[in-house]
Amino acid sequence: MARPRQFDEKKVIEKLMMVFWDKGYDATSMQDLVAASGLLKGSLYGAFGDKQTIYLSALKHYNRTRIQAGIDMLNGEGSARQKIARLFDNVIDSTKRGIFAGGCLLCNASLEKAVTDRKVKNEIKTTIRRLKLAIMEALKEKVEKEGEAASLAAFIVSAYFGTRVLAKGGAPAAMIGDTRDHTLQLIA
Amino acid sequence: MARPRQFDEKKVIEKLMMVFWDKGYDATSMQDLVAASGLLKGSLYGAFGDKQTIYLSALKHYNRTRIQAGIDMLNGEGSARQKIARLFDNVIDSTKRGIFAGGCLLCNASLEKAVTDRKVKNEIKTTIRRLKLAIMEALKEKVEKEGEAASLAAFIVSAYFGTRVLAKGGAPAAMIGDTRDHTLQLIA
DNA sequence: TCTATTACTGACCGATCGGTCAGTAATGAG
DNA sequence: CTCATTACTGACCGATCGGTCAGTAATAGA
Repeated sequence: MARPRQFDEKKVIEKLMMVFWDKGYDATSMQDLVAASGLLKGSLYGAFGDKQTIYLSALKHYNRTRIQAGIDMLNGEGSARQKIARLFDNVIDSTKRGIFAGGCLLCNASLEKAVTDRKVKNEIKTTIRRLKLAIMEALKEKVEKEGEAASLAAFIVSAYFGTRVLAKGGAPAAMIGDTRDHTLQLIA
Repeated sequence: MARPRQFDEKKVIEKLMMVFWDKGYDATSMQDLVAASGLLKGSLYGAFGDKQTIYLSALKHYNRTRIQAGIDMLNGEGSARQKIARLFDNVIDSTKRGIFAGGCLLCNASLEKAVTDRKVKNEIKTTIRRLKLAIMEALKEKVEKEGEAASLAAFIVSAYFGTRVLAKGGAPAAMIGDTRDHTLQLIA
C-alpha cells in the first residue's frame, strides 16, 4: 500500500467540521481549513477532495456524532417529556455558556447549502427523517396512534430547529424556554 | 443640491435585497449586486456604502416590507387560529410553488450574519420582538392572561422559523402542515 | 535491496474578491 | 452664466480565492 497517511483522518475531519460549523461554508476559506487541519493544501485535497466534498464529509461527520448523540439520548433512559425537554435544554445551555456560537450545523447547512448542493440536501433530508423517527420512538410511551406520533414528532423537529434560529439571532433565552414548555404541553 | 440621483433608491434596494435573499451574504459578490442593480460599482458604493452596509439595508428593507406584511396580516381581520394558520400556509405555498427558494431572509440572516455583525443582530432582535408582539396581539382573542400570550407567541415564532429551516432543507411539506396543525392545537 | 505506489511539500496558477479614485457629467444656487 | 457640489463612469488596485502539480519522501511487496 506504499506510504501510509501521516495523520489521523477522524481527528482531522473533526477539526475541519469545527471550522464549517463555526463559520459556515462560504465564510470558510481553504486557508482556514489548512490552518485548522495542520495539513498542507495539497495533502488536504489529496485526502479529502475539494471544498464542497470536505463540507459534505464534515456535515456527515456532524450527523454521525452530534446528531447521533441526540438520537441515542432519545432512545435511551427517561420519560418522553424528560427527553424532549433535554433537547431544548441543550440549546439553552449552549446559548448561556456562550463559548461556541455555531448553533446546529444541520440547521446551518439547511439554510446555507441545501438549495445549491444536491448531495448536502439529501444528507439533510435523511438526517431529518432519522431525527423525526427517534422522536417518534421517544413518544411511543405517551402517544398511542402512530400517525399522531409522526405528526407530533414533525412538529417537535420544527420547534427545535426554530430555537436554533432564535438562539443565533440573539433572541432572549426565555423564548427558547417558552418554546420548550409549550412543546411539552402537547405531550399529554 | 447639485446633480440628483439617476435611479429610484427604493427600487434599487429592492433589487439588492432580492440577491441577498436568494443567495445569502457570502455567496453574493459585489458583481452580483452591480448586475442586479443596474448601477456601476462606484455609484453603488457612493449611494449604498460597502457590502456589509448594503446587507443591513437590504435586511431592514425586507423587515419593512415582507415581515411588516405578516405583522399587518396578524393585526388584521380573521380569528386568531386563521391568522396563525396563514403564517404556516405561506411557507407551504411558497415551497410548493418552488419558484423562489430564498425562504425567509430574517431566518437566513440569523444563522448567517447575526453572530459576526452587531448591527445585523440588533435588527434581527428588534424584528423578532415586533413579530412576537404582533402574534400576541392576534392571540388576545383566545388567551386571556398576558404572560400566557407572550410565551405562546414565543413558541409560535420558534415553530414558524423551524418550518423555514425544514422547507429549505428539503423536508417533506407534510412536516410543515403537521407543525401548523399542532401549533393550532395549542390555541384553544 | 530494488521498485512501484502512495503521500507530502510548497510554490504557483488564473480568476475573482471587495473596494478605490481621478476624470467627467449634470445639476441647483447665486 | 458661473461655479460649487454632487453623481456617474470604468479602469484599476492589492489581496485572497479555490485549486493544481512537479518534485521529493516514505513505505510495502517482490
